[in-house]
Amino acid sequence: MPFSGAWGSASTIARMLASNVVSAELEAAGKLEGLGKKQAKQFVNDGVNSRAQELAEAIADHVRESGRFATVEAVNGYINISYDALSVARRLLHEVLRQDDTYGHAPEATHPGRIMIEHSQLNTHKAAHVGHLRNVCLGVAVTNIARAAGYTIMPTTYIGDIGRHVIQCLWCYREFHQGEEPHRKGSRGRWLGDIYAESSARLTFRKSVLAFLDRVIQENIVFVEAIDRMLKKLWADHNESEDIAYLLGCVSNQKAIDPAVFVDDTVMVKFWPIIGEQLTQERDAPPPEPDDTAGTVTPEGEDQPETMSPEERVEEWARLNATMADWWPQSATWEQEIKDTFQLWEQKDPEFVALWEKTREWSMIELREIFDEFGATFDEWFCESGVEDAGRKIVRDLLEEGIAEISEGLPVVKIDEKLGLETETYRTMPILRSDGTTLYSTKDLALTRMKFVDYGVDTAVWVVDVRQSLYFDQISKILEISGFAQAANTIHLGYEFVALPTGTISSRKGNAPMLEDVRGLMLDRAARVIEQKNPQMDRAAREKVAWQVGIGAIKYTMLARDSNKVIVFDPEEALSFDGHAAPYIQYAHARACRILEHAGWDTAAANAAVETIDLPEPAPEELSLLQTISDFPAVVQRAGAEYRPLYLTNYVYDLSKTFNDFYHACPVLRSDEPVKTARLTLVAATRVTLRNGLALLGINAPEEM
RNA sequence: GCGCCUGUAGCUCAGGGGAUAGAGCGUUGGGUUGCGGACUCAAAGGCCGUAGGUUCGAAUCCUACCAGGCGUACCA
Repeated sequence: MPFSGAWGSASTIARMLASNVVSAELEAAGKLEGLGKKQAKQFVNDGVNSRAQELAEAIADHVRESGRFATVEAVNGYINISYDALSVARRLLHEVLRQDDTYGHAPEATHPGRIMIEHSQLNTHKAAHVGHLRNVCLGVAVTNIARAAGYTIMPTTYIGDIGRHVIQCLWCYREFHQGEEPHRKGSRGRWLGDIYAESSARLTFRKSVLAFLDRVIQENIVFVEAIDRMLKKLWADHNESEDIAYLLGCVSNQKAIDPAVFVDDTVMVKFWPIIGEQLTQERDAPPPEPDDTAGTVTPEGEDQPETMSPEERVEEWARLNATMADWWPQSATWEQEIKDTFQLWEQKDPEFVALWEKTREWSMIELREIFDEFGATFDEWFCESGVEDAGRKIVRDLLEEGIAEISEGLPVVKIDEKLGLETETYRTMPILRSDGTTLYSTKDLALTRMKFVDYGVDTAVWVVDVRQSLYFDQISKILEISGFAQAANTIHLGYEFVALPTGTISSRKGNAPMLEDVRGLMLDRAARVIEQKNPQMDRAAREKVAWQVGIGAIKYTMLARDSNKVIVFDPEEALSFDGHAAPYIQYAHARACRILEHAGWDTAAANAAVETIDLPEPAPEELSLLQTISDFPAVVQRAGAEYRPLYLTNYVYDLSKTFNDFYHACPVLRSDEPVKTARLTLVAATRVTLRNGLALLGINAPEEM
């Protein structure tokens, strides 16, 4: 246990002893007899403080006599032992500088077993968003750290190259963009992402229209009355009066509209301009507030559901209006078309498979770019398309073994039943769709079995959104039931989602900040700041540093929060270059580099000097910096064992702060020998430790910025 | 219903059973012709969700409750 003001550690032994001694004495003296447990404790407690101090003093005297420590003091019942700073400092600095890039790393295979970490499960045919970014950052950091801590790590990824999103994208491509090429800007992978987004917009179009109408009808009485009148206009030139009557009924009774009831489906297209007219009118000439406040008192402080402003209503109406005439009539059959497209894949239609292969590669190029940029490397790339067949086989096996059964027309495993659990715990997992197409679970069962059988993995880690925790428990239990002991060693490293300040992320709704956008935003901002702070830096260096700082800031933001906490990704805050963030740490590193540069020191010079350093009277700031540097390997061990990069983000921040304290209090270049050399080696060791710490987080340490 | 997660300064969060619970942001007021001010010092600000329990000692471990979020058979 550390204590402030000196380099050493504190022992709580005197306190523990004191409580034993005091209670034994009191008992012997018979003072505890007849007292309640509570009172007895109170008695003991009263005696402990003073007694601990007495004991601490006695022990301290004894330890002091051994002469092995610089100082031994008894304070508040704790024994504070501080080391002989000079000899320990020499040893530490020597080790740090000698080990250089590997300081803090444990020897390979320090811990037994082979651990496979699967992360960064990106999708082809679809744009990645900030949630994926958290995954990549976490996966990379956990891999680096666990490896440095001496575990045998196999990083892998699992690409979603088939599944509903791919089918949707390709359906949209074939129907509406066949033969097109991307516009000037952007890669083909990104363009496919746009097509996927379009397919989602198309498929949810009816729902969006109805939800919007429903909302406006519920929220706005004036609107309802006006529409009621205006519908009569429509009556005149529409020949299906039943539809008009139906719409009229829905609106005036504030009921949801069901398009299945329409005789003529295009009535919605005709109805839409009328709505727009009314909404525009309301926006431009707001009706007076209804004077019924006496009747409906809104309780203060209670959260009202957010109502849309007139501007927002017109905006949303216009967004839907842009495609209304084109999409509404067609959209009724699109769901069926998706199902048909699914069948093309299932039947391995050659033309369709060829298209899939071609477009898949477009996306893969982009994925490799993302992985390169964020420092993700993999021993193996798994793909969903590669485990579908193995998935069907495992389903057959499970059925044969009686582990799975057909229920409600599809194969499922009733896990609780198989485990003999009375209370519902793992529930029932479907493992294949009733139409024979594969589910995510089909493929994950097969893949996880492959990890055990073909890769000899002892521990399988999934870095996946925390909402899938029941799902992974189910996968794990099913494999355990079918005889895989390793299934007990599967770890779901879940993390919470990344949200915008205004609401939840959902790529389907198109309001998610895309990985690409966040990246661009951060790089621009970093470039601007560097230009402002360091205008004399040459262009090439500036671009490189802007990249290091921008990406570093993203990574630090993603890692400096516990996995089970939601990150509210406020671009403004993430872009802040002050305080508890990557640039502060990178800056400390750059300053350390600059000091060494001024002194003309390189690694060799530091190594040569460390043998003979002398620190006659170490300052508290020096001691605390030494102590922090010496903590590094233990931090790596803890972060590795628990898969928690957070310990390291905290550590590098702490080290930077300690270093800032040090150089603020202790001049390096301006001090006299031998202090100057001693301090320079301290700076050199700080630089090494900071660089190594950042490297484990996947963050670059620029030498100037 | 059941299960998982969260609750600490105005806000965002650290906190490995131990000393007076710490940072950043924000607020207020200071510092340096300096090894680059992307720095630094200080002040103000806390029934650590509530109530019990374990312990010499609990923000930390256990139980119950309250509040919020998420999950809960053919989404991924």
